[in-house]
Amino acid sequence: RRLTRNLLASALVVEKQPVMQNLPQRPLILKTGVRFKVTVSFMVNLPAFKTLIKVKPVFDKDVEEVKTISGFRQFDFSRDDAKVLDVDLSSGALTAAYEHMSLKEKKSRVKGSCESQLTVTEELHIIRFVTQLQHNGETFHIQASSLPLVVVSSSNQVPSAWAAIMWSNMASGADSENLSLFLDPPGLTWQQLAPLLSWQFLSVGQRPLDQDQLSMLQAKIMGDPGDPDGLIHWNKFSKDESVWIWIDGILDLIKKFVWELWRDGCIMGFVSKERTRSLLREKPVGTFLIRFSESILDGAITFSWVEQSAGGKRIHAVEPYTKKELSVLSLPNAIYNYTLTMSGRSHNPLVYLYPDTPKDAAFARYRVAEPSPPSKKTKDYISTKIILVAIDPTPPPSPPMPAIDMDLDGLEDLDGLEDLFSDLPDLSHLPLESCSEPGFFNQFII
Amino acid sequence: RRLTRNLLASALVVEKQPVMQNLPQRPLILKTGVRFKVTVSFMVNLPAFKTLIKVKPVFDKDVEEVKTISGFRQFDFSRDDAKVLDVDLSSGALTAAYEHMSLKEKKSRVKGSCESQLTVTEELHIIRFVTQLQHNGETFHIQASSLPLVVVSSSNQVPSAWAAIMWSNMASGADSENLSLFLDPPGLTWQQLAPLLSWQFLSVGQRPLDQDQLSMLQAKIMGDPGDPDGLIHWNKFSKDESVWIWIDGILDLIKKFVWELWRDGCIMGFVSKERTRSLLREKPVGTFLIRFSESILDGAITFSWVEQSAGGKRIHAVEPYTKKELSVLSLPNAIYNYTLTMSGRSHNPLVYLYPDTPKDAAFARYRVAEPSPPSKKTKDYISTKIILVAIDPTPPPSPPMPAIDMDLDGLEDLDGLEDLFSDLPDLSHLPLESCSEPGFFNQFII
DNA sequence: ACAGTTTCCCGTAAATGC
DNA sequence: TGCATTTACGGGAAACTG
Repeated sequence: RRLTRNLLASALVVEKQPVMQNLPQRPLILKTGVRFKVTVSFMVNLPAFKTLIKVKPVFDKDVEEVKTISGFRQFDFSRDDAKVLDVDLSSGALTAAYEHMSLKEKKSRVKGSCESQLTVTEELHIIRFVTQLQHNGETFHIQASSLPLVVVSSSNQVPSAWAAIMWSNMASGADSENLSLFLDPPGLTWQQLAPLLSWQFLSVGQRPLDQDQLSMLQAKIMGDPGDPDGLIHWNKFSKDESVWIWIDGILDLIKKFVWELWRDGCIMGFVSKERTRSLLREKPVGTFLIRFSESILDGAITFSWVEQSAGGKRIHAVEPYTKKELSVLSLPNAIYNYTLTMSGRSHNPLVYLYPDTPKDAAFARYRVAEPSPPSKKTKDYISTKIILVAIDPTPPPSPPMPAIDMDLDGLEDLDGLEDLFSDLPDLSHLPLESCSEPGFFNQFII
Repeated sequence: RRLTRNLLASALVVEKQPVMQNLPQRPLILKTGVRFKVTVSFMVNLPAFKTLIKVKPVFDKDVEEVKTISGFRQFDFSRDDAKVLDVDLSSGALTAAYEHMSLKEKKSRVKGSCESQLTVTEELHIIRFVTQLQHNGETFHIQASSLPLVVVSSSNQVPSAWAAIMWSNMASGADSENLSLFLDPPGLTWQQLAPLLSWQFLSVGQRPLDQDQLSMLQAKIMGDPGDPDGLIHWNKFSKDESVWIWIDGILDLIKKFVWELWRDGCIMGFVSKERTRSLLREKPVGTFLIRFSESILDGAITFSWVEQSAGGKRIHAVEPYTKKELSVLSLPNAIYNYTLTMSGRSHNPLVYLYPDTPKDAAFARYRVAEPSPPSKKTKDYISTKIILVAIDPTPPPSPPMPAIDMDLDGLEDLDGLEDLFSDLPDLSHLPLESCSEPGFFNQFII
């Protein structure tokens, strides 16, 4: 009897199955109006219950944050809500699959009352799945809960939401369910945060952060390394200096454009400009390293190299490549094709990847996957490649001259054509203002 | 009395006001689930009616195509439908503004019955606005109808829909309302079609097609100019050879990337390869012209030029620029920066725009608007520009060598890190398959 | 299997609310 | 007014459906 009770009490388990996208999406973040899936499993397989158990999802069940100080937004399920599924047998376990879950905000409560102090991505919510069943004359109320989750309405909120999820997981104990965590957000030590950050890069690019990269981030997030026991505050991480947003942009850049290079360790990435200088200064001319831009929030990547100049070695860096540029120009090819023109002579200044790997040893293997393959239909056309070249201060081949009015043919035809079309109200691709003239719609009388 | 009757009978006029987008959208095409606006005006301003007239929109009212052979899809208004607006006074005229019209397909009828022979973009529909009013003891039924319109569900159907709208407008008489037009689509003469095509370019690029361009299109659409009185068939225009889809891609390219050049006549555009050769062969070395790719359906643009070679003049052409490339590289800058390397010497082969305009006279004025401005933050970085260069058959500076396995630092940390995170079910950016493991959601028991 | 069609959803921009 | 948040919808791709 006691055993059965324990078994039943711990029987219901929730498993979230977010809809698989081929585009990236992150777990534990739900977007209003976007489908997600949840599977609930009943872990104790007692034949007597097989067709009797009904499980119902409830959003923010028994969550006092909704009504009290916090004033959280409220949501309802818009599809699988009222429809309580029967539990059915699948692979030996009793499971209920909610295939079409979707959230919609309840606009019911009067706005302005009980204003939330939190941003929407700091609101932690929870979904509980409840059921009850009779056994041996006793009624058992069983419920399973999700981990805290964040509800967003637009994908521009996802990075902030992800920061909150990370913080919440790190700051809470294993089973804690403090949905008001961000009313008084706890600080984290660097020892807590560092592995969390490293894990992101391992996930995205199959390679964690090394000690040098972590040190650079530590200095950036905590200020100079003087204060190793200090706490990192939520506001600093997520708001004031947008550190996380910057990191997230880089994660996205890695995932979309350079994950192979990251995986193989070709990208030093997190190196300060000062450190870049001091590292490269000791190296031969032509040595270069790849680092992430610290000023472009959306994620950008650049390379710095040692150049021989009149006054000795100098360190140069190329203007960072943004995601837009990377979408038409792979980084390996950018490195291979980069051309610097100085005093009339063009050359590629990138020879050794820091510390001393010959460029080909590091990058030759990636040159297959070219965004615009050099030979798609080389039949009649001269094939081309997109390259990024340093802007040359020397005057262009044909120096600028005052613009001359050309003798344009055909313009005088314009009037005649307009007459031709005077009886066609609007067939144009014009912006739509032009469609608001009367006569655009026909009239028809009975 | 008779006069009043006539006045009333012709009083109701419909005016469509599609929602203004800054992105292109075309009139007379409605997309399910996307808002559009319609204004209905009562042209006779009799004070007695001011507050009495109610107007109701009806989709496909009295359209027999819906139920008979054609088997058209059926739609309903999902927002301003049942809500009949009062007519109110605005700027002297009585108007009713339907601000939130939106279409939804009626899935009611059993699928498979009365299968349509037409594609969805060949179905012509109509919206009527109906009202009735009493005057002098008579009841007047008044209605106003839209022009035929096409309903699509996805923007990938818009080009086809636009072709149908054009065809319908050209083939139908002024007031004809033949919604089954495409059950037996009439052919068009080139004299009908040519001004229609020209008008598209006037609308998008403020410049119509000239006679040379039209001749090229005529040859392409009708086969060689031998058959001037033949008809162009709908299937040929819209399906078999995708002529319209090709033209539409070019219109889109002009609108987004080169409308100024088109407006000013710098783009010859529609010239066959053969004609390009014969035109350029008579011109000095360095003469070039700009034409649209005939093989890339989505719209692409290229230039051809006269080059001096061993055996005399030769005509070369660059691999066409697609919209993707134009989004990071303006055509004027592409022309200015194009670099051809032959036998070790680099030069820009583009000197005179056909027939004999010096490059600067034609293009210098456009060089201001650079997609990636050369000097955004030139502080510490070497500014760059994106250019397209001919692929040089001469060997690259550092010849390919077998890849060498690098000595990658830090990889051995991986195991330790994974242990660190063994109690974090999933905090990763990994694709979502990884989230379906049990334990992703917590369990919580009462 | 496949093509025509619709749905889904990200990312950007606009609209809205506060 | 500015900022936070939501809505709108183009565009590309998946899912549907016969």
